[in-house]
Amino acid sequence: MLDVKYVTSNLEEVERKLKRRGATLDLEPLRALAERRAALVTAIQEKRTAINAANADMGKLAKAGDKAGLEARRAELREISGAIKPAEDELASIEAELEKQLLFIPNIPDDSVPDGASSDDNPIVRTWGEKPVFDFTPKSHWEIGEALGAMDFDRAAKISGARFSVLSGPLARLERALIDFMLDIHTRDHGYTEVSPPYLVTRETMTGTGQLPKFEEDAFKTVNPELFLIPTAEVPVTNLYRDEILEGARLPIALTAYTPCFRSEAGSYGKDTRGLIRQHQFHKVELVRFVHPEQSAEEHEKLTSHAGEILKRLGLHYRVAALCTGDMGFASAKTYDLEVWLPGQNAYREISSCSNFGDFQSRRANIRFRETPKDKPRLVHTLNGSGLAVGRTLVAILENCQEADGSVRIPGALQPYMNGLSRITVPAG
RNA sequence: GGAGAGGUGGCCGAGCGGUUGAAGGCGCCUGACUCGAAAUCAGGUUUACCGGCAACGGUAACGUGGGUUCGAAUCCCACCCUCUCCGCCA
Repeated sequence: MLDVKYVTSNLEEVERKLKRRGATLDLEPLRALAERRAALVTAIQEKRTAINAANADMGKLAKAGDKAGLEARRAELREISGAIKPAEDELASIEAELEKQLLFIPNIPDDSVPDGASSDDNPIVRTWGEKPVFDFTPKSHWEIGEALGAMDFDRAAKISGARFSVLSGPLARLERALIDFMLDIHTRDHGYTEVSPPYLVTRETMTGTGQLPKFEEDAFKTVNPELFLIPTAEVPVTNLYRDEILEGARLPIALTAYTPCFRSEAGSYGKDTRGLIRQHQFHKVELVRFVHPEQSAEEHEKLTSHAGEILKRLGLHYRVAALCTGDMGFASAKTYDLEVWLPGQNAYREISSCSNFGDFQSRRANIRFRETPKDKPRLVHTLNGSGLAVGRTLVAILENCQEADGSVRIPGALQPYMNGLSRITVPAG
């Protein structure tokens, strides 16, 4: 959520910056609402001051036992008091409207974000490693997985419908190994504290990080009670400190969490229908940082490097794209995508998205900090990134480490997590 | 699911219609005392918004939302949450 004060006093600037995202917004109604609200607040405050003073007198009369005096003023006060009600009602409805409008406005892109309309316009800022060379035509991960007898889409469809999968045997084990591996690196080498949060959250929580109210159709939810299945651990983990004032000395706070993620993928019909790339349920290790506002840019770089480190240790070639204004998510001020090379698809695919949200989420979720105990509370900056999407990492290993005979090499860094296993082989027969 | 208790400031805990933003205690900050510290004493210690350069003044907030009233932390209604006991259960 943007700051009303900032928006209303910098209308043109905000409109211009939002336009870079392709969002053409007329913020004039917002300004009018804010103005009306200010007038109402002042008027109500003045009335209240008068009422309060009168009531203090009434208190004295009551104490003195002056029944007649009390009666005499009661009628008069009833009128003054009653007159305030319509103004308060109007104020309440204006504030509700203001809030509603603000919740639908996306974040302002950071000045360093390149202009562009779609993912085709994202500049590549760096690459790591090289594409592996094959002396055969590399297969897709679903071909490899099914040949290994360890990836089953038909039975997944039987029990849950489209966009689900069942891993078994060595691939189920590989998935679990990846989760452990990632969490170990982030906690041991990158200084994150591991968190195991709820996977079902309230509407308020989903609003705090920006998934709601605008993107309700993307989420799965339960009925009675209404709870949302988290689309990413970002949601519960960022909301951990909602409505809190943190001690400045505690920043930056770095948390990592493994969770399943649930997405309806509404609007992506026909996209990535085969394989593990786009599922209703997938697993992810997430990185979340709460940082000092003046440090969020460098913190963003750091976070991105933490995600990249996983790919490096697995020996997977990837590149980093700076998302252009037209490709960024609703709440983000700046985003880097890590794109891993998938030989089976002959393409780079997003495996991590690392974003700096500035104070957009912290304003919604009211997450603040105090530099020193004497300072005024300020909004923290929040950041998060996948570190990494587990399913897609498994895909990357299958496709990059495949051999002509259908077996798959296990990257050395992962072998300790696989009980020393160095290769997954096609079962005989 | 059944029965009960309760939600007040950073924490504990009073208040149960009238200068109560809220006693008291703890914690924390500042000052005095001290070589220093402890102890002791004095003062201070919520957040948001409005006005003001500031000092400061004003308004709101005692789980949330309504209601009663001239006036509500205190009364009424609904909802949410927490705790205890019973049942069930990974």
